[in-house]
Amino acid sequence: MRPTKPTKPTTASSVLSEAELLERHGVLPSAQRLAIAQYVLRTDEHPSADQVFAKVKRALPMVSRATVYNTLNLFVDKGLLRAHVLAEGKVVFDPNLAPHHHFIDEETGAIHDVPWSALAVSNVDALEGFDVHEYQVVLRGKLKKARST
Amino acid sequence: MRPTKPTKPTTASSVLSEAELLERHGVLPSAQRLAIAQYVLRTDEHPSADQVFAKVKRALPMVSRATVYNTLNLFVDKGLLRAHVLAEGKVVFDPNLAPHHHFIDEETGAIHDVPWSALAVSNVDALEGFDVHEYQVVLRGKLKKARST
DNA sequence: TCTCGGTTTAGACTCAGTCTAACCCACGTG
DNA sequence: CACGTGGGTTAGACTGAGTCTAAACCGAGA
Ligand SMILES: [Mn+2]
Ligand SMILES: [Mn+2]
Ligand SMILES: [Zn+2]
Ligand SMILES: [Zn+2]
Repeated sequence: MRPTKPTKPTTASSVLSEAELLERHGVLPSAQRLAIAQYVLRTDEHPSADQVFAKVKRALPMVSRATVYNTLNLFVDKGLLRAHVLAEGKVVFDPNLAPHHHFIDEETGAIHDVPWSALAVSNVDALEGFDVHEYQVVLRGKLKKARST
Repeated sequence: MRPTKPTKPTTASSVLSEAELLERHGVLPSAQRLAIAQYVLRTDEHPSADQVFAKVKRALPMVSRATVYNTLNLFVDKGLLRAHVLAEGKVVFDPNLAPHHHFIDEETGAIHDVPWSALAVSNVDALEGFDVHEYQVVLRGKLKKARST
């Protein structure tokens, strides 16, 4: 492995190429990893592993299910992705590394990001007996239909 | 199956015997359902289905795994229990029907209730585009050890 | 006693996720 | 060049939570 430049705080939403992003996080690039990165590090769909698999197969038909799982878990370990469990039997992957909340559409199951600044949770630090490392608000409901104009 | 008296109500919703609770929710009582109810409607452990199965087998060794799953799902459908998905591959059951938050001990996986009144989330109603039916704060961290007098 | 509907049961089945062991392939070495 | 080495990739076996099926069970009437 060649020497890497001093690492900057790399959030996945920057404008780096996937190859650079991977290298900055100590992940050796490969055709499969780049194809997976290209989708999963830029999506806002909160896809499951099998959704990633389906999407990536279009660009790289020979990719295997095992590689998709291996790569997603590797990205999580290396801090490129976060995994969330918000519904039964479905781990979803999220390239948005900044703290934020999640809204789950009860009709479709779709997951939407809610900006950290859109809500405020008070009194977390004062909770008796709990040393809180991280938290988020998980909201469920329907999307408001009122849309245009 | 002998008639029970409401002798030791330990949780909020349980001034009633299990049989009465079940009937009030339109669930026909049976030995299996009563044994399951006796544990799962009074615990604060947030057990998984297989934890319930293990516990109930002690009181009723012939009970089957299918019955435990059937009964837990029935209780959820009838509003006696809530199911939560807070970690991978583990649906947990919660007899605490009042709104509350959850703290997850990252070291043990144990789930602790956080009273609704202990936290306040502001601005939920003003969220653009989302019609929120319910929400909770999910917190993760370590239990504080300091327990001095 | 017989019938009937709901309940329980063992075991088959599904599906997400993990594991294994073979295979591939770029690279470095003699 | 051959060769070895060390990832990375792959198909398929495997695991474990949860569901489904079809038969057995059971209790309240007729
Ligand atoms: Mn994982
Ligand atoms: Mn369920
Ligand atoms: Zn997100
Ligand atoms: Zn709870």
